[in-house]
Amino acid sequence: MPSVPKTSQEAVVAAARDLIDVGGLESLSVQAVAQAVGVQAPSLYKRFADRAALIRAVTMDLVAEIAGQFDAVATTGSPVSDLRALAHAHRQFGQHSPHLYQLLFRPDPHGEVPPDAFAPLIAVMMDRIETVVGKRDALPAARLLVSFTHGFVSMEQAGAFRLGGDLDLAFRYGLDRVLPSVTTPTPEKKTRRAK
Amino acid sequence: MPSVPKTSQEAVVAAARDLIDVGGLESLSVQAVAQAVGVQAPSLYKRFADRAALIRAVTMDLVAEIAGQFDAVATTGSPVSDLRALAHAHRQFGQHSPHLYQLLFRPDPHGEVPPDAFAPLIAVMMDRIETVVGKRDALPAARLLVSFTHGFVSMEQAGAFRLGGDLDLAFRYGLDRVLPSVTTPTPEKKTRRAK
DNA sequence: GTCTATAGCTAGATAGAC
DNA sequence: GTCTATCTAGCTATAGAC
Repeated sequence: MPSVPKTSQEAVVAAARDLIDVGGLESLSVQAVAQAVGVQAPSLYKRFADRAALIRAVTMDLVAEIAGQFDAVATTGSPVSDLRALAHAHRQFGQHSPHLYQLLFRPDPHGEVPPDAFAPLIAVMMDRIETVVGKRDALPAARLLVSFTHGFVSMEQAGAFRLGGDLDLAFRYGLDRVLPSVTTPTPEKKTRRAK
Repeated sequence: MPSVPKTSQEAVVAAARDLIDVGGLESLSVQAVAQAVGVQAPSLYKRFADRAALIRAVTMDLVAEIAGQFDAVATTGSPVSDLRALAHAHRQFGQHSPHLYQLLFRPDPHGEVPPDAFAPLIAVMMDRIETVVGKRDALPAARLLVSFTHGFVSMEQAGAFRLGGDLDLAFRYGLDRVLPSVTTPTPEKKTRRAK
């Protein structure tokens, strides 16, 4: 009976994740994963239906890990500095693992990843921001903060900041302006008309 | 002499751009471009050194066009509303042509696109923002505004706004907070210490 | 500048033996 | 669950005739 397992689900996912980490999603091939875990490519189809299933598994593994890290980071005592800490952790993740970062923010036209896969990550953010701005404005406020942070990280990765200068400073400059504007309740002109 | 041109540089670039527009960068193959212009693949190597050169040509074509559009849009009379108009044009471009948008913001690890290829686009932005915030804070201010806008567009494309709600509203909410904070000179606590 | 022919590579996925 | 063998398909790029 030569059907002794030479690898495991976890090892396959870890190998797939490493491949993406190093070379990006396009370097994730079933063959490369098989080689990494010491198995022939067709064997992997007994564990994962296809390449998309592999990507799905890596994504969910990653979300769980990042959500845990972010939750731990956002415990400074002050809700506002929790948000600042979240933004910095977000950027550090993007700097440290650009390809894994891109995996999480990639368009998913075929709906390969289940809709609630990101729920743990979203929960961390929404929890903190609701204690700061209240439930009413939480959604747009979170979207402002995360859009800025993701946009900055994405442009940093793309090399889109082409005029030089200090990027750490620019990131703090942005946060120093976004955080207060998010913290402050909705200004009069939007809800009450003409003061 | 059967060496009568069956296509042209411009037609090839246009075909390549259309392919990217429809199917993203990964669907740009030399073969597909050749087929689109009614020629065999090897013929294209007389006009473009390789696939990267094709991408380069599309990128520069696109930058020139977008820079022109943005410059025309940002002529409202008021510099601040010029910035608002730029942000909305930016988002509309992302919504209308997600794949071309991604071409411009994609990481370019091999430096396939020359460093100054984006200069026209950057110039439009920096021109407007300098008249609003002055030369001193122009760089970080522009980075805040563009990071927010790009981040929002990127997340919108990725389907990363997973909690529903009105995205048009969220975008305006963000702009309504980013623009004033960018317009206002540097707050005291950063430059002068302790008021 | 076009073509045919081809080299050389990589990929995803399936069939069927053990 | 593993393997070998195979199918199908795509791709970049070059050589050399016309």
